Amino acid sequence: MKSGLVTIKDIARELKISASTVSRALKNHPDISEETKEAVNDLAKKLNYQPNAVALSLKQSRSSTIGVIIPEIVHYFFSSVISGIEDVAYDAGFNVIICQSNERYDREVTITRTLLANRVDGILVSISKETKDFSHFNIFRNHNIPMVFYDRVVPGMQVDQVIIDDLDAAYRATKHMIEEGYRYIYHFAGPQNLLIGQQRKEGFLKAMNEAGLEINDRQIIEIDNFEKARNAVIEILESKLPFDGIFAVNDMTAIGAMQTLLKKGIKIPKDAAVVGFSDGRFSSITDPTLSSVDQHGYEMGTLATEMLLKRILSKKDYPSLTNVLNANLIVRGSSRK
Amino acid sequence: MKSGLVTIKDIARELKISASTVSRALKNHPDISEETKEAVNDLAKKLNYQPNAVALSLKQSRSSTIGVIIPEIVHYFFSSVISGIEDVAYDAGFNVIICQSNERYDREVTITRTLLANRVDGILVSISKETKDFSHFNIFRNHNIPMVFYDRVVPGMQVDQVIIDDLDAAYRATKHMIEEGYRYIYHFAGPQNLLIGQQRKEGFLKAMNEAGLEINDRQIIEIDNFEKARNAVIEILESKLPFDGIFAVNDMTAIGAMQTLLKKGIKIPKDAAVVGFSDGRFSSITDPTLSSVDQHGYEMGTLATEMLLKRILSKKDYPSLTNVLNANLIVRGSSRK
DNA sequence: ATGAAAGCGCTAACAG
DNA sequence: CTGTTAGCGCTTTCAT
Repeated sequence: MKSGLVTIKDIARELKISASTVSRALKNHPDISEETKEAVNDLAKKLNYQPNAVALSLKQSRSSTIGVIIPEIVHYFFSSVISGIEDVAYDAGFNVIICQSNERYDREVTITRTLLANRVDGILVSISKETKDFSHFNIFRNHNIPMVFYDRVVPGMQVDQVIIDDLDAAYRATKHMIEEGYRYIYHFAGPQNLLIGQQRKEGFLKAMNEAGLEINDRQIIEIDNFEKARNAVIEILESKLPFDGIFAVNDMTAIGAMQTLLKKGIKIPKDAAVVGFSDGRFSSITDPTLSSVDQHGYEMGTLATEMLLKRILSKKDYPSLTNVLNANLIVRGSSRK
Repeated sequence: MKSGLVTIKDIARELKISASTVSRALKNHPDISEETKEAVNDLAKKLNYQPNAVALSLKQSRSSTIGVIIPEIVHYFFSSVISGIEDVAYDAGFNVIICQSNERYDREVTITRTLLANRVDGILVSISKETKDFSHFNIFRNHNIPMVFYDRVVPGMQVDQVIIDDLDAAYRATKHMIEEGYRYIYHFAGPQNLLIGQQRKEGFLKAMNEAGLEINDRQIIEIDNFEKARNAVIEILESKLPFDGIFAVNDMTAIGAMQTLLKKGIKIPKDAAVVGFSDGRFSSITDPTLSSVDQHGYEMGTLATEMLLKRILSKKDYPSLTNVLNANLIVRGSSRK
């Protein structure tokens, strides 16, 4: 069924002029006489003419659309990133197609195809937890379709990226705990195939080593969600090994840990500290409030989009760039003795 | 710059056959000989051919894309809705364009244009808090582009919609509080231009009236966020009027209220109850945990999308439908004496 | 079993 | 100042 929306031809026919004249009049082309312009614009308004972006995309081989691959929108961090992306993109006259991988590799690959089929002008991507092979991005590279990776980037890939200084942030968070007097700190780590997982762990280790605190291998546990954190905490407590702190790879994990500790009678921050990562909406509503690293989602979104648009609009090639945002630690009740 | 992606023509040229044959071979048309099909498919794979969805959309006057207008992704409820939408849409071979209005009327109008320009096959919309005029949706109606409204619907508009039974849910939540023995319950209400705001207030009133509890006009306060809730609570306490409960229009408001009450030495649930609405991720991490109405975001998303796809794919017209989801109250620590 | 041609809506080079 | 023409990539009659 035809949509029935008004086209340039309809206007042309009605005014008994050519389609190209209408097209030019609509774009305020200098060649067109004032009266024609006026007639065209009036009629266009009257008929509620809406340009067909699809036709334009086909014609120009540019869609003025950017694709966004995002693991899961439900996280405060990622939804802030989206807000940043949209603000910059809309201001520049670009549309945004947002696709969730739901942390699944196969979905990520499919999305990649869809975005390509829709001829997006560029993509912003944060890879899923499952992704270990990156060849689905080759086609973008091969066809010079710009990509910018944000937050969850690919180690060693020559491509624009914007990240926060995860290592440093984790280092500072851990150091802060040590300075507050905690000694037997555990790290609930993220998946180690993600660079952010590695980096946060590195930062933790660096601070511990620097302070001369020994670490046994039970002190680093690969765990990154609310439910698992509960069990992990119970195991730690049952082990009877010395323990007085947890630095978790994200806030939900930290909160799961904190809840279980409190339930088991551990006082926070008196007996043990908990520090999270991301600074979502949760951190200020827990009791005690949760210390966390502010990941600056909105800024990451704006920055990544600016980088992408620059790439899209630039004629010439230039070397790939990495932009590192500083993350700051927000100290709250859960780690201040 | 040309994208350089392989087209049907490239394949045709290489194989010295016509573009139409390639097109047919790719779609496994019965007229085409097996060998041709094989040759085409092999070459397509080899050249990594990706069909151009833009051209297809133009040709078919169908984009296989649905537009989603959503107030703010950061809310757990809305991001769950999106997940539901995506799951159903993808399974049906549809793409999804998600646009945030950020609760602003002007943005909503702009989005409407963008979606139209991109010739989406239908839209799913939840209106912004600011929206009081709905004429920007007329063009969809006039051109038979299907719409389904979800959650924040337009009163009196003849259009498909999916909502939860807000009135009943609010009624049950309030009734529960009354049954637990609370008497002087305040309602922190949402904007009254949104139907959901009205309905939740109605439900509250119904339960109060039914129980024969009198209400003065200070007991209903139009307030729907974390920060404002804090001040409102202070005012209530300072008024020295009898008070022992708050039913809030959403969880963040409830949590803001609860925090302030606790800070002021009010014991929850002993001295006062707090009940929220939406059942976001927060409700189980507060102390005490927050009783709340489960709004079933995911189901709302799937249902709305199914309704929309049915409309899009159906040849004939049929009367508009309203689908009402039951919401259930989840009783937690904040309201159980 | 395959090809030629037209057209979706729009723009831009070229012509006048 | 305006019109003609061709073409973006694809599908689909209508021929052959």
